Amino acid sequence: MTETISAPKAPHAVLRYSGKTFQPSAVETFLYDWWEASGFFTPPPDRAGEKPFVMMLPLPNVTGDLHLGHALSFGGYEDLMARWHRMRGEPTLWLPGSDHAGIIAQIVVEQELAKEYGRKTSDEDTRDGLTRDQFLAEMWRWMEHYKPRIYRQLRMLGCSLDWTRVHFTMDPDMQRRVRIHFIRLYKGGHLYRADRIVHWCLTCQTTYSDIESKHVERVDALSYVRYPWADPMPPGTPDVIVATTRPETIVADTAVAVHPADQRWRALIGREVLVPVAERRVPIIADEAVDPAFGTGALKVTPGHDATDFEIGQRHGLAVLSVIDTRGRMTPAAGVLAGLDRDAARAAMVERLRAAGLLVKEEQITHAVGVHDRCGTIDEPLVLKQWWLRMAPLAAPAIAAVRDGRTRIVPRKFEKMYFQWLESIRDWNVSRQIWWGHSIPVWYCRDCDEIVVPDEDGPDPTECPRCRSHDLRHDPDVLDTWFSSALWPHSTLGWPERTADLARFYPGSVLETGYDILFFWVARMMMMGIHNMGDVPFRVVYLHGLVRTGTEKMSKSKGNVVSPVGIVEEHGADALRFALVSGVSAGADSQLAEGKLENGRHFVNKLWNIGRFTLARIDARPGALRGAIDRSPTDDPALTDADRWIISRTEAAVTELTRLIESYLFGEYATALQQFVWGELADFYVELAKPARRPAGSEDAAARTLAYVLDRVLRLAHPIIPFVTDTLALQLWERGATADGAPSLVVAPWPQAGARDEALEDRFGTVIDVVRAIRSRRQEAAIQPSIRLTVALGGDADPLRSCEALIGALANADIRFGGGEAAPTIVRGVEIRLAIPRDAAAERGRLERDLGEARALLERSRTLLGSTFAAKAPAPVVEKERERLTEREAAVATLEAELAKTG
RNA sequence: GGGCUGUUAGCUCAGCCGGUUAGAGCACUGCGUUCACAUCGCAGGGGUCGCUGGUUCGAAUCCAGCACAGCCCACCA
Repeated sequence: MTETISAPKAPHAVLRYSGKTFQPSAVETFLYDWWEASGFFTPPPDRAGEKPFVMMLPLPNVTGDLHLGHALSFGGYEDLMARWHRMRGEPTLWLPGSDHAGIIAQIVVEQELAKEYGRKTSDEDTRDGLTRDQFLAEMWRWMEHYKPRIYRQLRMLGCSLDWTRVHFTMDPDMQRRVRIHFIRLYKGGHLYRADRIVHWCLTCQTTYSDIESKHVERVDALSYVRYPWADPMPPGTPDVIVATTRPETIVADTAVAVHPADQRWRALIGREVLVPVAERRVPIIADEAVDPAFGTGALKVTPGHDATDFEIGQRHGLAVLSVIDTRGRMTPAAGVLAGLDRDAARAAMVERLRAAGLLVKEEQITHAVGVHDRCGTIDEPLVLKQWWLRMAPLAAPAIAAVRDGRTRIVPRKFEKMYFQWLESIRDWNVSRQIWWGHSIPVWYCRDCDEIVVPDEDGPDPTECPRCRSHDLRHDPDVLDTWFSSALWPHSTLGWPERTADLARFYPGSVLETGYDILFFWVARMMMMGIHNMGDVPFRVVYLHGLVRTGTEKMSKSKGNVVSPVGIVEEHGADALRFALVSGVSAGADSQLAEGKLENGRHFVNKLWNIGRFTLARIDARPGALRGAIDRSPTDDPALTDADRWIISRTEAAVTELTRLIESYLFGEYATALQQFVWGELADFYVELAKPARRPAGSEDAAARTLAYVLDRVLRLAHPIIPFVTDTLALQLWERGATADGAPSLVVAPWPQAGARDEALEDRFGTVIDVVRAIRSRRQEAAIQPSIRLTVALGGDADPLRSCEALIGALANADIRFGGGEAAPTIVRGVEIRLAIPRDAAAERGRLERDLGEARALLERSRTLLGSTFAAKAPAPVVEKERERLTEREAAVATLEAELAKTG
């Protein structure tokens, strides 16, 4: 991104903010508005040879505020990727939007209406006492209220979305695209209308799809009912006894099924029994679906009110009787039960069976019943005329695309789920009997029943093409929400028009979302994308785990949904983002514990203060920053070892953090970032950059090093901690130019690793260990940190000869080389002796302890090297162990000699 | 019924291809307010890596079995 970006002026609030504690609220809003207004989030104009990074926001439902799962997805992984790729110089499009959320939104609004006006009746023409138009007006009111709220919350999280391309699934142009999609599918023979068994929700008064059906355990009465033989049978013929939890559906039975291999029934297949109460003759049929181990091995077959039975019925050409209507009442076809409500009918039926002597017994069983995932109402399987999408032909290419790697699923374990689901996919019921959603572009002729579908981009039809009637009825149903969201990756880019955006940004790069909507959304986007565009919608699917509070999954119905808004206000978006992402492995569920959030806040604050310190050092040395501050100052002869060390460590961090993000190891990226920034930069280098701890005349070098390292660190941290990093970067760059001249971190280049000095890093590692040992000894001896010690270093201390000032500064000690009176502590072969008054007893105790440990380690090395290890292990591993052995031998020898002296 | 995942410090979790004395954050103990930060610093305590076998010179890591916990899919009346 070396080309000129017109550099818009950063807001003053950001440039001048300097509180001791980073107060996100003081700058976040300004910063975000400025980023957006400056066009940073909009991909720059097309350039030849570019490889854009494209991601679609997993459109949140407009049903209320965002929750923590959204925060993890949007403010965590997705913004992290978007910002990182943007910094890598890839034109980045992250497209925002929201979903009208069909039934879920309708349920929410209906509840709201009931709260406001009381529960009103619903029938064909009114819903909650409102006409269709009035009701839809209420829906739109809700949408217009919550949509901006959701968009504001996305901004609060710092999401670098291109707001110039925002879409809503019910926008007029999106409605048009969905309509065209439907018409094309219909004309291509993918859609059909048929009477088939569906999941019906008595509460929501609509059908729903297989994946919206969940199972819950329930205890119900299981009735054993005898079906008398229709004709006289030889003595010894067994009674036909079936077990059912739904006796009221007996009147709709059209067969009794047994397993074909069941010896008990084999000879009786084809004979007939009488359906109790209905007194209808039905045959005994054989079907594999029957479990011979259940009850007597005979199953009542009710194709009209049970999914399995419907399929059995299809296989055997059985009649379908419907005895329950969409309100749960028995229809006239139910005969004596007609007019009764479902539950009353069940009781009445049991009584009649008992009276007729056909009720053999009743018992309680625990079994799984299907419920509507959205409202928990028990499924009422009904046979209704619905629109269906043939899935198998669409699924095949979607399976192939993942198999041959055109789309990769990360982590891999989810591929199996994806295949398993698509390979056993069933046709999708796409019509819904609700009002809120995309209208189905189909009309029916009242005179000749013709199905009239308009031309692709044509007007609503007014005349039946077959009988010329003008009496057309528009299909009152709407489409399943997921029917429209399946188009998201291409419909938002202008499809079916061949727009520039579509050509440039399809297929997308990554689709990031929770594994819980792999089937609902991801698989369907794959199918529709391939079908409409001839290519996959994205190259990588990254699936994250669920955010739990406590051990439970967050869900509206449990009322344990946590809003990120309060957290952002309390801790800041940076802290929340960091807390959500850090230490979580790919695809694993996580918990957002309070402690983690605090760690995030503390870390952000630490970063802020490293920045403040750096800025203060720069301001204290006017003219220190010669040349670009984002260029390594290693050619400066005034650099100390400490300066060179942190620069080298920074280069190492660049390599490592880049690798982690590239590998989608975001949790480890966050953790590694914290380790470096806090554990190395803050805890060691910042201490060594303080004037009191530096050789005279090296303050400029410290300022330059700090500036360079801070610049790198801010870039490295920006993808996950955008606000505090840019606030600091803007202030830093005010004090010294960068080579790339970026106006903001948002569009600043991601760092390239410079040369490392590994020998120095190694030596510094020893320094750190020695310093820690000195501090530990000091603590043991109860010597105040403010008291300056004298420490003698012996043994393998030669490499440390140039580091005495460094060690002295960190340990508050004067360092000498050579032996000494006191007993040593040995670290990495270096003997450390504190010059303090001897306490023979204490020293002896410590020596014995150290010697014990040293001997154990030595023993371990000896055993290892004495075994076949030496012959079989790779040479470098063996070599390493030999070195360790030598070091341990020396340590034991030294400690033994010292112990003898104290003796 | 089929498939998948987890079991590591008091808590929440990292630990990719097997190789030092198994890590982090929080919590805990002791010490410390000299001007980046008390949303701080320093030093510490704490784990036979669920169990049992196997492969290997070497297993938290690979394999098998088992025990718990959880998830997904499925037509159990």
